[in-house]
Amino acid sequence: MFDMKKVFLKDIAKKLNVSKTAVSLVLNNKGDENKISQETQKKIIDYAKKHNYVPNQLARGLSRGKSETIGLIIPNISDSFYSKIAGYVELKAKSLGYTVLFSSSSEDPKKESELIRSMLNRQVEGLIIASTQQNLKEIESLKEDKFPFVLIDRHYPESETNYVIVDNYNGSKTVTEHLLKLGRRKIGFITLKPGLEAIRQRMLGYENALKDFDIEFKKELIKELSPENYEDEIKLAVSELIKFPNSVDSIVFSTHYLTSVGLRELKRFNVKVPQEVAIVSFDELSAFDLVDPPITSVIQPVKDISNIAVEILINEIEGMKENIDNTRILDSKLEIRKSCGTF
Amino acid sequence: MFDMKKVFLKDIAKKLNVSKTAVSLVLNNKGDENKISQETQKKIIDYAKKHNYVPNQLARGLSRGKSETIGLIIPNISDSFYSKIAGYVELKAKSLGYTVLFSSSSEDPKKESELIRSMLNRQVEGLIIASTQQNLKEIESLKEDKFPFVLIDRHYPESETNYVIVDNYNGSKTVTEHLLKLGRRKIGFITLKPGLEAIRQRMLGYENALKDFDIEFKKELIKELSPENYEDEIKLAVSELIKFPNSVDSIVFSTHYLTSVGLRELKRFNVKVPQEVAIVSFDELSAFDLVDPPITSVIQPVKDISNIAVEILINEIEGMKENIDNTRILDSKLEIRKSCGTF
DNA sequence: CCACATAACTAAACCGATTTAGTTTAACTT
DNA sequence: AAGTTAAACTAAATCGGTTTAGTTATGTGG
Repeated sequence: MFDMKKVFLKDIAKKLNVSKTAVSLVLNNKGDENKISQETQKKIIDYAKKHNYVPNQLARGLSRGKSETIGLIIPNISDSFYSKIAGYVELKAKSLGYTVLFSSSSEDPKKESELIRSMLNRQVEGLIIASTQQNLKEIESLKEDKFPFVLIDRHYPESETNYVIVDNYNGSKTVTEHLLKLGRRKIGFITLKPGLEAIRQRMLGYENALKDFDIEFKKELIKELSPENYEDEIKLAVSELIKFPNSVDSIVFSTHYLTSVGLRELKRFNVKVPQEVAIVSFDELSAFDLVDPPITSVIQPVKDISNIAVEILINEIEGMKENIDNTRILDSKLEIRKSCGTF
Repeated sequence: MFDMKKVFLKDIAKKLNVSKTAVSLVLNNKGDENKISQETQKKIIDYAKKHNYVPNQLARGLSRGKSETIGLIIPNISDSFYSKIAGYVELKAKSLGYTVLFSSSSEDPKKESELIRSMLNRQVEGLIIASTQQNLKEIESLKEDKFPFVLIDRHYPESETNYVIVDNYNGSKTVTEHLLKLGRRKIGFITLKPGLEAIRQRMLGYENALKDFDIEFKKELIKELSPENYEDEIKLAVSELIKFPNSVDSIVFSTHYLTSVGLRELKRFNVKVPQEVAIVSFDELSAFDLVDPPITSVIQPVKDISNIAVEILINEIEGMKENIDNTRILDSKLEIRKSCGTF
């Protein structure tokens, strides 16, 4: 049970007949270096413990200009990919003594820019951002101010910043090649409208895999959906791909939730997966191995992305103690399951 | 583009030759009631906008004793159920002018109690807690202090508090009855060790459904797994249930992630679902309709839980303007799919 | 025995807002 | 012309800590 009646520094000082300074120093482990006697230190520590003193973070933050808090801005906390990131970031940050403030931008650049402001205002000491990639100015502004931040998942290729991303190009190329090796030749690609560099890279990987196999790249086989309305648009996209003249024998989905709705559509059209149309997915959902059929996926190292991002960030916040490589492109892993037509 | 060079109240006051008071009042929309002339108000507002002034929330929070922030404590942000809750809570809170501070307790009561303290210390104005249910003292303490909070998903039946939960008993009873109506008679129940009231209610629903059908309740058909080690324990649990002398013809899983791993095990044993063993799940994962077979699930109204919790909380924070019913038990929805052996 | 160092403290400024309790000036009564 | 009132402001305290620049008392060396 803890005592909710708040005890303040002042109260401790008064009760023990010492100064606020002494109390503050001791409770911040600066007693020794400031030559506070062991006796006094013990007195203070004991009293604080007994009365369950915990400093007011607002006051501390205000006076220190610090907050021991980092901000995490992601497009959507309900997306399992980002919620996993959030979980790992929180864990790692906590282990290093930082609290995490999350917020979702809902893929809206304006909201994202507001969030950045709002977080700065709450005195976060650094930011991890999975950006909408339409806020270059804000990012540049952060850079100019030497404010610590790390981009994850999505970065601005035109700007030199810290980032931790996955090798989208090779992930996509590899999975497309896998389909090609299995004999598929008419490969569709369903993706979000490529505002995002990551998506662009995935498209490029797909295209170059085709090129390497001397297969003509056909624009009609690429379907770009808008993020706001993909659940509707997927219907048309899938139906166009499976019908003449396209009649694809396989589809690459550029992200997990497109795979879900896409597979749902294929089933509705009674398309046999993978016999008639093989499918593969970039990213996965936790049940993709149970789905009918289990879905071949390019899996991102979510935990590594999170841990490395936090490490880079806090290293920078705390003044570059170690010389960490601050731009990282991690490998993804191809998990082969039945949806691409093999065992 | 926004100006990162920070502008403070002081700066505005100095530049415009007015007092900090005037600036503060005007920017907080208290200019009129404090008879600041329209002229001066305009001057201040224009300057603030132009220089992109945003108040330091720490300072504001400190001086007001408020923070316009609420805390959300959940067991695990990576769990899709809770990440959805987090998403909706954030949305709703934002629409009412509040920021949300999340944190995960990892199902650890000690961590949870620390989080409560830490959040109070960050001056959150209220809490939404999906509790480990082993912190009754803290909860009572919050109550005593009249600190606003709402329990969600899990509540303390022995303590009178605000809460928003789902009718676990009836949800579970309904889904079990559904199996019984389809002719299943040996129904296994795989669950977490019932430290949680919600889980206990689900168990009770299962038991009473059996009773209503005059079926003997057998302890051997209930498998309780520990939260830390369920991925291993599920193997033994499933194998014991499907073998003689149990040989169940169906299994109720008390929560979504048990369903995932359970189904995986059943598949590994080459058990035909639903022909040999039908399964149903409490809660669902987003791909449960794509799984082989699609899984019959009791679906919780996540959005309602979140919205109502935020409403109750903020209503209380802002002084009980409306007289809202502050203990709510919501209905779940039975989504029938193929895993229970019907169409 | 005086100068100086050191140990053990503390007063007060400060962080950036909010807010209470005024003050000043002009206008209006009577 | 004195008294009252209202409009338009502001000085200073306050929130709860941190930190700088001291002070005081004791001990040591020459």
